[in-house]
Amino acid sequence: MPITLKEIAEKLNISVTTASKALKDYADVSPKTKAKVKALAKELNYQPNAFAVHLRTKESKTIGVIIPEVVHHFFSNVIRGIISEAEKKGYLVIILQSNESYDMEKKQLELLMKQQVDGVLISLANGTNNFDHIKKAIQQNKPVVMFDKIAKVVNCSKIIINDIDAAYNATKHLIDIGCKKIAHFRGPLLPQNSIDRFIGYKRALEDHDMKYDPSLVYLCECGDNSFEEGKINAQQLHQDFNDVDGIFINTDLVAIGAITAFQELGVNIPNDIAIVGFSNWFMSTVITPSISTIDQPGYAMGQTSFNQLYKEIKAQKYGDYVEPETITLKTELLKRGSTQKTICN
Amino acid sequence: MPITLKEIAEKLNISVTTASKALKDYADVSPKTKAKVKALAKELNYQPNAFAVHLRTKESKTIGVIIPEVVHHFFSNVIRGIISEAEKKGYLVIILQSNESYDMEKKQLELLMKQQVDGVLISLANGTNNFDHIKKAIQQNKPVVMFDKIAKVVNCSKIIINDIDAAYNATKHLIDIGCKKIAHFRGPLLPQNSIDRFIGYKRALEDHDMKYDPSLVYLCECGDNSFEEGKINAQQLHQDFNDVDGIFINTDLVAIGAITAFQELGVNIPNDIAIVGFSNWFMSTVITPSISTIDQPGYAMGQTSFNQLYKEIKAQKYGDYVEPETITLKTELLKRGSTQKTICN
DNA sequence: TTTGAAAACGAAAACGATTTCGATTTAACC
DNA sequence: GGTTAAATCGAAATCGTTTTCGTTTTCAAA
Repeated sequence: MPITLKEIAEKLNISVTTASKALKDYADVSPKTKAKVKALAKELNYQPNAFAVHLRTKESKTIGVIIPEVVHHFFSNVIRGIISEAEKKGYLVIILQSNESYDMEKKQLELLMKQQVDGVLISLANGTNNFDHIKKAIQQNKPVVMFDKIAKVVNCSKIIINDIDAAYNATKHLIDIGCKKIAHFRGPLLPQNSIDRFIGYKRALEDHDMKYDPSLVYLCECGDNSFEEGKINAQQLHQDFNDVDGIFINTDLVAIGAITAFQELGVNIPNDIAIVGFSNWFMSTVITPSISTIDQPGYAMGQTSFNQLYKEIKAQKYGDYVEPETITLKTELLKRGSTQKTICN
Repeated sequence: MPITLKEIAEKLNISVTTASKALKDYADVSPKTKAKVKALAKELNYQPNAFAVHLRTKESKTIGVIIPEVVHHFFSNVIRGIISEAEKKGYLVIILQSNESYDMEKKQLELLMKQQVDGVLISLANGTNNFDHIKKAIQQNKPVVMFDKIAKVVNCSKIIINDIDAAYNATKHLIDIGCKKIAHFRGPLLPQNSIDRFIGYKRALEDHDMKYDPSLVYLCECGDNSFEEGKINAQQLHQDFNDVDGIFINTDLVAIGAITAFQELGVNIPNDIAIVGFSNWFMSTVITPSISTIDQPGYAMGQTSFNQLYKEIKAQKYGDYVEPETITLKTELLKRGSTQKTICN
């Protein structure tokens, strides 16, 4: 049904070769024939068969993205950033969701390799502690860029924020407003982000002569950063201590859960306990009190990730090697209601 | 670099033909050769060249999805539903975002056609009032399924909810709890959803002997269903009337904006004004008061949409025609804080 | 031993575009 | 007119797989 080069060539009594070259402005086609071919191509609305082009050129103008969770304010912003940049360069974006599962992530990466995308962007699942699947992809010369949830041991470009610094600033903010006993909801054990945010929290305490107390750090049993986790941890903390006056929480969603629980328990936020979250979800601006948080630039991260990947795709196409880069994006502390105490202490 | 059939064939001193057939369990290959080929293929980790397969089979095992906005609770749920079903059938999903713009939507559909995806799922942009691009795709025998934001005049399968009924129920709920003067924030003029929700609102009023008053319907100038829109409309309504005691609002996000504005104005929700939203965003459960709303099954809509598209892709592959279907998914009214009045009137 | 059918294999033509390289035509100059 | 260089063109190989259809081999029945 669709028009092929062959048909165009036949109608004009020229060879397929010439038709092809005419459309691509080769020097060895006369202006006259070029004009004729182009005119007819336009008239018939000729579209080169993508599959044939891919087979010859060995590229598909498509990249794959693997993320833990699509329905997620931060990640959907990243996706938007990726798509917007990719579109500018004529690339399409395949999205896969690992559901924070290592097995799925592995399977999906293999699927992308099989479908021969030109490159892969990946943000690791919480469950991933083996990186052979990624190393294997890199070994097969497939450009791979990791973003946000990365593995330090894998030798590829990485687009991240400085979680340690950001957590440090968040915690310092609590100290600055006068909190004396600061807890931390740190989320799951594994991903580097959790670890780094924990480190930043601890370092801020130590730098300000507040001793670090492991019993003030609440883990997440469920494995995900959920609203429920915030509620449960808040209730637990309420039982354990009555003198905690500040919490640095891993994620805004968890913070919202915590605030909800505290409100039910009659704890006033921020006067009894001040809270700083992380990520700047939209929700944090509209809840009462609004949540002080770290703005995590998802959209920019998506853009930067694609552009880095694009650079590497181009490089490897022309056979040059580019040294993997680690790009750190800026975050910002947003001071809002959950840390604006109205009574002096 | 990657292994090809030819290499396998050479190593085993058989023809490419036999190797290919062995891997696909053709009857005219002896069990012995089959075993040998399969073993070697596994050993060398042979992956068929996807581009070559696509060229031969004329299918790419890839579908395209065009949605107005990725960062959106409902749509990201739809995406998740699509991806999860697609994966089961071995399909990859390309996501494109129209930003509610007709021009982008058109360009993107053309891009997908050029890249020869096997089918397209699309939810229309608010700005789209010309459907030739979609009709053209259908004419070229590309399976297309529309979901949520559809155009009635296009002859293809559609996966929707019954916006009229849902809006009717939402409005009726306000009537049931005793509201006497019910306003409506209807969002942008154009998309069918807005129209239908408005119709449901109006019908509910008329069925319950409450006269419909156009001045109680607030449009959206900005063109999108935003938090800001909710605030502005709420402020305007507060100026215009002091006896409105219920509002049916097009979208939860707008409802949240409205609630925020009302709280700043000292209007009590739900006692002064009861509010019903639409879509059941996660946010609606955690805000105070929690918002009564219509649960819109995004995940199921994604699944259903893909499965319908899959059916049509299969059908057209084998040359049969399937009559376009319109599937209506169930919605549910969720009664929450924003309609639970604590004082009698 | 011949015959015939069934089993096993492979040559070759697709799929549609790209690109190399050789062939032909045209134009230009002496 | 003859020679040469430049301008145009096209045959054919290639990308890797699939599939048709004809060929060879095998083996049991006659």
